Amino acid sequence: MTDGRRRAPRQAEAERNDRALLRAAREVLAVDGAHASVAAIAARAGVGIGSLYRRYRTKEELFQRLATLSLDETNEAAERGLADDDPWAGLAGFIRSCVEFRQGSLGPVAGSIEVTEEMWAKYARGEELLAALVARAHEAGVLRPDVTPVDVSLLIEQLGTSPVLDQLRVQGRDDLIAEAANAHDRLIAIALDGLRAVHTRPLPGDPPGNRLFTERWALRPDACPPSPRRRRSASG
Amino acid sequence: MTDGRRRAPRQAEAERNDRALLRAAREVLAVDGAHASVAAIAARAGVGIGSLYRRYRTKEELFQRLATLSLDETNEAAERGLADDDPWAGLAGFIRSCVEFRQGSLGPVAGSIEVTEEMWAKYARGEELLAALVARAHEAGVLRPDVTPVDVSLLIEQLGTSPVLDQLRVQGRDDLIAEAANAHDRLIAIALDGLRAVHTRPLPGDPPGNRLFTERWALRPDACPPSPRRRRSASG
DNA sequence: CATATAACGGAGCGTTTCGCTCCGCAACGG
DNA sequence: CCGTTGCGGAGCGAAACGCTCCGTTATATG
Repeated sequence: MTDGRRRAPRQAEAERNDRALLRAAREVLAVDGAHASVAAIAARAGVGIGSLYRRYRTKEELFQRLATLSLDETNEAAERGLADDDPWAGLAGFIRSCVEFRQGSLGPVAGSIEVTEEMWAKYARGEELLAALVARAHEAGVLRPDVTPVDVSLLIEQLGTSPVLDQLRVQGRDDLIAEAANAHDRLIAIALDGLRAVHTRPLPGDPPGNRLFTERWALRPDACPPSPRRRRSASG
Repeated sequence: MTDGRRRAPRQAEAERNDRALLRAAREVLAVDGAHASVAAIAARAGVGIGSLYRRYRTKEELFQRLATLSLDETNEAAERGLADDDPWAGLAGFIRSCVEFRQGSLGPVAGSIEVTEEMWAKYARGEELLAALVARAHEAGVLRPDVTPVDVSLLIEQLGTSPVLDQLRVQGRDDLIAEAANAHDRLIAIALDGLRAVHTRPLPGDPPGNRLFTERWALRPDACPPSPRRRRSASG
C-alpha cells in the first residue's frame, strides 16, 4: 500500500504513456483519418498495444477522451482570446491555437463514436465563447461584416490539416517538415487576412447554420471505423 | 477493326463506364484518402469490378490515368486563366477551377504510384503556366507581393477538400450538402481575398520551395495502399 | 536470494477488408 | 443457330484490424 504518499515510479510511467497515447492518436488521426488503427497509434506513441487497452477499454473510449480534451483545449483557447484586449488579436490567436493543436483532426471520427453528455456540454460552452469572440470583433469593426461563428469554425477545420505536412511526416521526410510547416503558416496568415474588415464584398450565399457541425456527430450505426467489435451489445 | 467509322453501341457503353469510373475515383479518393478501395470506386460508378479491371489492369494504373487527366485539367484551367484579360480574375478563376475539380484529392496517393514521364512533363508545363499567371498578377499589382506559385499550389490543395462536405456526402445527408458546399465557397472567397495586394504585411518565413511538391511523389516501396499485390515482380 | 505486485510489450485469434481473378450472362451481328 | 464483346459480381488468398492473453520486466519487502 502506497497510501498516496508518493507516486510509484511505474505509475508515473503510466501517466507519461497516457499522454503519449493521446498525442499520438491526434497525429495518426490527422494523417489516416477515419481509418486510423489502434496499432498505429500505439506504435507512434512508442507503447505496447496492451498498455493502450489497459488504459482504454475500446478504441471508442480513447477517441471519446481525445474529443473531450480537444473541446477543453478549444474552450481554453477561446478564453485566452477573450482575455486579450485587442479584439482582432484575440480572435486570430484563437484560430491559430485551434489550428495548431489540430482541433479539426477529430472530424473524421464524427458519427462513429457516441457523443457523451459531457462532450455536448463542453461544445455548447465553446459555442458561446466563440460567439462572444466574433461579436466583439464585429463591434470593433475589425472582422468583415458577414462572417459568422460557423464560418470561423469551418475555417479552423479547413486549416487544421495540412496535406503536404502530414504526408511528409508519414513518409519520414524530416528534412522537409520545417519547410512544410512554414508553408502552412503562410496559408494561415493568408486566410486570416481574408477575414479582415478591409474586404467589403459580401461572402457568397447564406450564412451556414450550426447543423453542419451538430448533425454529423449523430451516431450512425453503419459507420464502421472505430469499433466494429461492439463491446456492449444493444443494451436497451 | 471498326476503322473508326461508327462506334458499336457496346463500345459507347464502355466509354461511359470509363468516364464514370474516373469521376467516381476522384470522389472516393476525396473522402477515403489513401485507403480508397477499388470496390468502393466501382460501386460509386455503378459499374462492376470486372469492368474496372478490364479497363485498368491494376489500381495503380487507374490512379495514374486519373493523375494524368488531373494535370491536363489543371493546365487547361491555367490557360483559360491566362486568356483572361484581367490578371486577378485569371488567377482567381484558375484557383477556383482547380479547387472545383478536386485537383488536391490526388495528394494522398503521392508516393504510392509510379510517376510516369508523361506525368512529369505535364507537371512541368503546369509549373510554367502557373508561374506566368502569378508573375502577371504581380506585375499588375493585384497579388500580395510575396506570394509565390508554390503558395498558390498549396492553397489549392488546402482548399481542395472540404472535410464537412465530404463527410456529409459519405453519410448520405443530402439535405445538408448544398449548405456545406456554400459554406466551402465562402471559405474559398475568404482565402482568395487574403491573396489580394491590399495586404502588405509580409508572409511569415521564407517562401516554400518546389521540393514540397516534387519529392513527395517519389515512389517509396513501403507505401502500401494501391497495389500490395504487385503485378510485375522486380523485372530489373 | 525468493516472493509479491503492478505495469509493460506484443504474439496471435477471429473477423473484416482488400486487390484481383474467373466465370456465367446479356447484348449485338451474321 | 453460333461467335464476339462487354458486362457484373462471387469468391480466393492475403493483409489489416480490434482486441485478448500471457510471458517479461521493474520495484518493494523479507
